[in-house]
Amino acid sequence: MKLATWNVNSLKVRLQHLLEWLARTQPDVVCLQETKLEDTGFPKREIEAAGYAACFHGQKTYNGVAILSRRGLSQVEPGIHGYADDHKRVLSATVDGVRVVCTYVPNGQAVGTIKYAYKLDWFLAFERWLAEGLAHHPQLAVLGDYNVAPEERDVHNPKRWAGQVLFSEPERAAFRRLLGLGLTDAYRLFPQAERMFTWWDYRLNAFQKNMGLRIDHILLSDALARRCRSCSIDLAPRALERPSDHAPVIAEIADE
DNA sequence: ATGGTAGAAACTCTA
Repeated sequence: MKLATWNVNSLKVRLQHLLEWLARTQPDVVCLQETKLEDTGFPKREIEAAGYAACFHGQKTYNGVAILSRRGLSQVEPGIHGYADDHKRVLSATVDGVRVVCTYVPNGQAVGTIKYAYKLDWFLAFERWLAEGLAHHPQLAVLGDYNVAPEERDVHNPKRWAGQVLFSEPERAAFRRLLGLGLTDAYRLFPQAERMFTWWDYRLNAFQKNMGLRIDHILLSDALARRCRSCSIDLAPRALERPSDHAPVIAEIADE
């Protein structure tokens, strides 16, 4: 089973990129973030014509998540149980016995702001809820835009980014607590090239200069990590005209 | 040195 995550930064704008990428890459499950679409405006017809069932949890202008699957979808659940949040950031569904969680972690804006405090509070709720999720679903995959670069090698210039939002120590500690629940960063299961990232600012030609951060991740429970055969970042969509500022991440899980 | 771009929506906020 091929699992993928991609922050598309507006599904309306990126629909053609997505459809072409689905046809070329042939993933089984895709988690999308920043769809920026209300559910009534979701391009269900186009996605279904490409061979994918879809569930979605969106809102106007900001946030919005969706899960696409060509192996069916069941037990769809929006949000973090017990955590009231106006932002549509989490969606879960089961595909072939795998519990898939699609997440769009708050950006946090800047250290010390209200949005940063919300990010850390949100992480606490997410962590608590994932601990329960792991207890109920041994085969759990948590894919999305975490808005955290875990390590220095995940940042193009760790000195400049030290203490900044997306790389501050409290955010990295929150990310490590997720790993502490029994989740594994699929990307680090395998040898990877140096200076590989998933997000590059639109400004200052950041992508051309590879001034990026690795903030999009696929976390796998032990049972799934054992079956994981590869994990890679697909840089091609980021190089297209009018791209998302994020690249997709793909993990292959061996069928049982 | 505090820019710069992109998206959505509506002359600003978020990333």
